[in-house]
Amino acid sequence: MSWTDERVELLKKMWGEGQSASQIAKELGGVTRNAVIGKVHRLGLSNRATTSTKSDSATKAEAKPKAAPKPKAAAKPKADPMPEMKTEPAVPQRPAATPANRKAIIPAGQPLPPQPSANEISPEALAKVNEVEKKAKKLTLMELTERTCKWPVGDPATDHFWFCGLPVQAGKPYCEAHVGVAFQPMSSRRDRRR
DNA sequence: CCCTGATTCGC
DNA sequence: GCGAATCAGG
Repeated sequence: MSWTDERVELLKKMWGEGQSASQIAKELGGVTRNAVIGKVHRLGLSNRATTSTKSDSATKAEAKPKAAPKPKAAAKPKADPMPEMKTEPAVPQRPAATPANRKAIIPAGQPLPPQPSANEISPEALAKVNEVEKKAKKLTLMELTERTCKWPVGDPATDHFWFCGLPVQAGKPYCEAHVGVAFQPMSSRRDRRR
């Protein structure tokens, strides 16, 4: 496949929308994410980092004696303690039983942990969660790994309980759908009219 | 291990 | 110009 105007246009559009290179590649078809990234760079899009305040001069053009093939074991002089600001524009929300599950609980056990607020989560996000729970792998606690969604479903005191278990993404503890309900944008937290 | 983008360099 | 291989990170 070649980079026709149409394909480039779609590339620009999707990249502008924040789509990942792999998503764009999948959409375009016939190209890999590497191809997409390479094209993005050639087009001059891309960088949204590296102190964009500067316009010219040495950005990172340091001496790079990398003419020779790289031995697998290379020294890594880690000398760049950049203070990392972590401004998460979302308020963590502890997992709560979904309405569908609410009826099944209240077994004969200890009082359940307070459900802070049976929240007003985006209806869409909730719907997505309900969908995804059907496809959940229903893992037990012991089956959870670093890359399985740890969202609990049901009530631990009943047999109706499992962990989502779907693949997590990017270091988060949950799958995409559950991240959606766990981290709500601040904007959607405001008063629900009255 | 999954994913992300960034860079290099032979083609 | 292209993109696989590689690098670097979450």
